[in-house]
Amino acid sequence: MKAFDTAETSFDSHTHDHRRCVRSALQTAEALCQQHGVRLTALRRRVLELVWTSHCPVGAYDLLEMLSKDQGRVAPPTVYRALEFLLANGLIHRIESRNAFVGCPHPQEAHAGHFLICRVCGAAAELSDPGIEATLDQRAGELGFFVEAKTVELRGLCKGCRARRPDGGEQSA
Amino acid sequence: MKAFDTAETSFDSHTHDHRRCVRSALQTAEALCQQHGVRLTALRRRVLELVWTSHCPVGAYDLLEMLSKDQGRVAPPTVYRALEFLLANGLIHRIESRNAFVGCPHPQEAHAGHFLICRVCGAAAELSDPGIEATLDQRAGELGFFVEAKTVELRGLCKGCRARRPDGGEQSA
DNA sequence: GGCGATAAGTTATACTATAACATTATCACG
DNA sequence: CGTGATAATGTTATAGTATAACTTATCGCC
Ligand SMILES: [Zn+2]
Ligand SMILES: [Zn+2]
Ligand SMILES: [Zn+2]
Ligand SMILES: [Zn+2]
Repeated sequence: MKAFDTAETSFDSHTHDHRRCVRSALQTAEALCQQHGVRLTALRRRVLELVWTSHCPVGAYDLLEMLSKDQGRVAPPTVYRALEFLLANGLIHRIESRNAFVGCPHPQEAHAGHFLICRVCGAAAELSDPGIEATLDQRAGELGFFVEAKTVELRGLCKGCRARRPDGGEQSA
Repeated sequence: MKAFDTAETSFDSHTHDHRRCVRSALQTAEALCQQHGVRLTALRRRVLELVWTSHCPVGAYDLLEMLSKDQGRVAPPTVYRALEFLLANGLIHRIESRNAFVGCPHPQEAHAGHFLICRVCGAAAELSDPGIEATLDQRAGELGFFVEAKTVELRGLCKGCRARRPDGGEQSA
């Protein structure tokens, strides 16, 4: 396993060509589902696309509303079931501290999703780091705890937002 | 800052004298509130005591129900406001992945609450480790991210529960 | 005791998520 | 093709979590 992060693409949502992110995510998803023998139906595909509308975690009821624009009226189970599928297949992650969902940029690789979440722009960048994994596993192991799932969510200010308005920034007092 | 954890006290809830945990937590809270010039009212004290009924995270509506046994009918804002106060003063932590709250065993020391949460017995052990802090801060710092709050929640099996019933335990396959 | 500030009570409502059952689509097989 | 098993979606109702907005009570101080 090697380290990666999506800070660059996630935190400059307004400058990069996000349509490429979406297209890429959908293509990868298609391929992966094919490969795993599961069905990325039109609905699931559409929900994945909607989740990918930005790099900000999006709530289930936001998705519901967006979906309603296409289809007529949509009920909660519709979107929750799609989300469940996408989660199960590693195509999205759930952000616990926000009750929201965000697209996974590298669903091919097995990984726990660790996130940096900016309180100003709202974007979430995923990061994976063998160092973090190892440190957490080791510490848990010392205590006899067997880790099955990890939630790591760091909230604060992204680079861009710190530059734009340095409220509560790093170097203050 | 030094490392600590509460795995022993949290994960053997049925064998240790938990009344001591509660008494100690309440005393520390009294002292701390006095010291900080904030009011640990009867209600807030009671909610803190109820949160401490066990080492398992407890939901707001569970607290509501417990409170109703004392006082008559109680409405949600009552318990949420008490929780808000206790959170603000570091006397409890919120477990994001459970929408629940757990008492903090060392509210004197500034710290991010990191947790091991057993899926069988439900107990949550708090751990603080400079290594974890450092690893997370460093990785975030590399990406220009300024961390203000950390949520770290590891779910799995505690030592005792692994011993009692080794389903999905460590050494399998 | 009067007064400003903080806390608690009250009512209503928003937001998040799932249970349970009906209907429709898909696919393997004959 | 038909047909039945399986998976997916639709539909209705309800459970669970959290806050807004306003009123009343309490506290600390003069
Ligand atoms: Zn993008
Ligand atoms: Zn930002
Ligand atoms: Zn205890
Ligand atoms: Zn356990």
